[in-house]
Amino acid sequence: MPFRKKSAAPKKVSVPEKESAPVAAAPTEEEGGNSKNPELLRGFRDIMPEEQGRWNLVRDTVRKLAEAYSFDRIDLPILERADLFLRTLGKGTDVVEKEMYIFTDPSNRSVALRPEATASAARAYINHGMLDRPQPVKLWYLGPMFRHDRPQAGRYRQFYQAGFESFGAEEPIVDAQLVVIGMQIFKDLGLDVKVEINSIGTAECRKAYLAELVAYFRTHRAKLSEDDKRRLQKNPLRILDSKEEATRELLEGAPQILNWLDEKSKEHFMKVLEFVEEMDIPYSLNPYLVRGLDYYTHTVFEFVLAEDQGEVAQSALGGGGRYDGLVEVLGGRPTPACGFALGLERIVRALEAKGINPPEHPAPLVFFAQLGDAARRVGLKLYEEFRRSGIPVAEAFGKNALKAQLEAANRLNVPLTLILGQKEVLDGTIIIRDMESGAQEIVDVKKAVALVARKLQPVVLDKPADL
RNA sequence: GCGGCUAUAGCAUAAUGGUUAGUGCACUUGGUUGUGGUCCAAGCUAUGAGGGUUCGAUUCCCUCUAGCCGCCCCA
Repeated sequence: MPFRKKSAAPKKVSVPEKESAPVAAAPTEEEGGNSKNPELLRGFRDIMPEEQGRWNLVRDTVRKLAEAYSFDRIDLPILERADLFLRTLGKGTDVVEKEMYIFTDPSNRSVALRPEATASAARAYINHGMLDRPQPVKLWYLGPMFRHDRPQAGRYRQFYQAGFESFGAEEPIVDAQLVVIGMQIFKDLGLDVKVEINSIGTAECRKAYLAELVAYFRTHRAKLSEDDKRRLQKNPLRILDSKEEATRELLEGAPQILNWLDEKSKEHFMKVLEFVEEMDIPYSLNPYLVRGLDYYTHTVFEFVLAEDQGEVAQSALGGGGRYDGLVEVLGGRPTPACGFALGLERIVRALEAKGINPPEHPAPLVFFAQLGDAARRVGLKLYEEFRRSGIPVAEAFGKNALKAQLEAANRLNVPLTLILGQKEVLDGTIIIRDMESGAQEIVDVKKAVALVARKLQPVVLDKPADL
């Protein structure tokens, strides 16, 4: 840091990030064209230290509950063969059609940044012969996903999902418990969330239903918007969650998917609802709820912010459902499965809106101020002693003036500051300053840790509650 | 991918077709020698990028980029 801003800040202005583009790389307009500052890619962002408190809360809550429900963590690669997603998500879906980061890698393979992780989880289930483990195999993951979508609040091109997947069980109770887990996460986070739930049956009964649905809307074609006409063509199920007034009205007379479920599907769904009901989970049966990916079957559900719902963009914080056909599509043995994923930035955003912002790390209780080389040498060691004793100490080794260090201590709001200067080093002492009163006492440096620990006792005692 | 709105420093903002683009917060340094919270002073940092109109543009126009909102879609 000896050079500091003088030299650093204004200089770099002139230097973009390309120093050595060996290839001819047209020196003209870099597609962004901003030569002044390095610019973030659209839809990508830095999660800053100030936000990490919330992120930690979310990550920790997810991890704790995953463990409590005995899900096992799996880390899946971010890059997969493109074909994995093309085959599973559905040809007609936007995710596949226009949102995938898909490219050819140096070995000339078509690869894609994962737009979601369920397909990868299913792939891993097959690859590692997990069907030979006690079923169901319960996996959870947390990591970044990528979709080349138009960015908006709560929607990014790189976004984080935490997901829970259960392979190998078809019992309705499994679906229900997944809903319970999701809701528990929100509960622990202090968010008021409700679940919307529906069943879209098997591929077969859905097919019959869709024929009927399309036929119905064909007769009312004139009243449909362009968007809805397109939906009718491309992905008729989607018309169910159309926001068009006219369409909504038509929907009231439209065939309902629930009436088209075969007996088994119906029974399954009823059981799921019973279990959910039993758990006192705020849910609503939404016969128009459908999901965007093709692999879903039977139960589908979505976690929606309950407070001022509808008003907030991106109030769906997560969603999931059953995907009994997925493993088979990928070449595995027919395996029932069910899972859900949570959108982490949306959850973080909801926490922010509620003013929930836990500290990123425990607040330091002591500040160590040093003057002179000898003090620094002793101080570095002393710092370790404190750390080992479990007392969080802060320092400003980057500053020399005592004044600046006390300012830093003050900012951190520590109750005690240790001051070690030339004189103290010679005497084998150290100053303990009470920041509130300004009172100082000179003590034997060897007893510093024990003394500080004692002084801190009352402070520490009324802390643990909120840590 | 479509439509709308926006773009001044780290953040929040003011102003203007014409000398040094103002303020607040933050940050750095100082108000004598090793003592914080208040106060004072100084310093640092900005018109997103490129082009056009103009004698002159941060201001007007265009394009790009980015953000936000709505749609599409989704987490």
